[in-house]
Amino acid sequence: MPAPSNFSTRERILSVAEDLFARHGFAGASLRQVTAAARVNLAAVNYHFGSKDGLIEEVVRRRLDDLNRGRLAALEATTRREGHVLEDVLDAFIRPALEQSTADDGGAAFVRVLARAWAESDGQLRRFLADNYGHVLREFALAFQRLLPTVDRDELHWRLDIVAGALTYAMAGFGMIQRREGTSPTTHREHTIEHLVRFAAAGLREGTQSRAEG
Amino acid sequence: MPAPSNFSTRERILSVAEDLFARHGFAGASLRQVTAAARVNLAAVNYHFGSKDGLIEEVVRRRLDDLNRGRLAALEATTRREGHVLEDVLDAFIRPALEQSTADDGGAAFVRVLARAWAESDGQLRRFLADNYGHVLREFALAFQRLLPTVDRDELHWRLDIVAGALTYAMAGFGMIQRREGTSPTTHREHTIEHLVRFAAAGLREGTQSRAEG
DNA sequence: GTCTATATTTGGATAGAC
DNA sequence: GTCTATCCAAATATAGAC
Repeated sequence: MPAPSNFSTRERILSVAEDLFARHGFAGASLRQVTAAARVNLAAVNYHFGSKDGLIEEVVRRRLDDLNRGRLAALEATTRREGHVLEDVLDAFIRPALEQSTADDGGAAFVRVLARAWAESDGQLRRFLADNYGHVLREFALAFQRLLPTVDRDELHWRLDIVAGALTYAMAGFGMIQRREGTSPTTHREHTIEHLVRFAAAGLREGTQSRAEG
Repeated sequence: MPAPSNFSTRERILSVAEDLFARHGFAGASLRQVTAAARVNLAAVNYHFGSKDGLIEEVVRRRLDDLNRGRLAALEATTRREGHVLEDVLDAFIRPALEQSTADDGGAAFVRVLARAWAESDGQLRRFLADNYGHVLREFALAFQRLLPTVDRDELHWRLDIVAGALTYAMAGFGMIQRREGTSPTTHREHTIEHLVRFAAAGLREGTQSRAEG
């Protein structure tokens, strides 16, 4: 996704960096690779972002803000509806991410970047994520808790840990799962969403049907 | 896991590298960090492994061979039994990995290393994994196919892609999920296995119960 | 805001003594 | 097999002209 050359230097860098970070990791992609691919000067990164870490944070923040807003809005819309079920909440979590993945402004790599960032267990990126992502996860955790009242707190955290990791990984792989010929991107996306939702719902609900669900 | 100092240089390097690669990624951990932490000389890496890439491959290979053998043995034992079900096959996949994770020789980091390696989409490490891991995944795919005959091939690959990624990620996070006080490591591990198995089984079987399963 | 040029640090790899 | 010392390439970062 080499970013149209009529974009500003700043935007070109962000766009290319997103792609390279997704492919090679944060440590694995050098500023020289980034600036060469973006066809801007090496010094431009430091001018615009201060440092490599600054660039990384900005690459993440740029789309994460949007994603967070989309997810919280979808969650609120869902939980306001009487009789919403687990699948609706999961849809609110998954759909905004995959919609961003297929937007025409090239957000395809971002979900993979997010998965990479998620895997980084130390450093300031970890704190950054906790600060800017944690509140969204907590909101969803609450929604899940309300829908699965018979599952005790520890047990639920168990399952959420697994499901969050699993979904992150699965969504990161989304761009690479080839769609069948004759299937439109939109259909393909809906297909993916449906699978992930059902898959995660089954995992979260597992063992509780007889007690909680109809 | 700083490797007892009475181990050979070679073993110390492998052990420390495994830990650092798990924490910082392959590109993120330098040979200087590795050799410093292992308290061996910098030049020892090149002597024993030829290059950093050589070290990476050896870190992966060392335990992957064991893991592959364990999984295939468990799979064969399972499929030989009349009336085995999806959960049994999943157990054969998951249990050897988590047993390695809790072995006393410090294989805890390896599953995370494997997840890192799995995420690397290019380079020779990718080929290495395809060569040394692909046949195991294919065996399991066949076993799943036999147990889910009503799911067509494309659909099954869909689900396996998701499940394999999800399990890899979930198992990688295993070391970090804190166990409750008063729960033994063994109990904790059995608990985890049970959850992952049920979770994955639900995802794979989802939508097929009415047709295939009892 | 963008460029050239360069400073500075870090990392991978090797030579050669022991 | 291990060490010291060193080389060389690559990476981040900055200075200063335009």
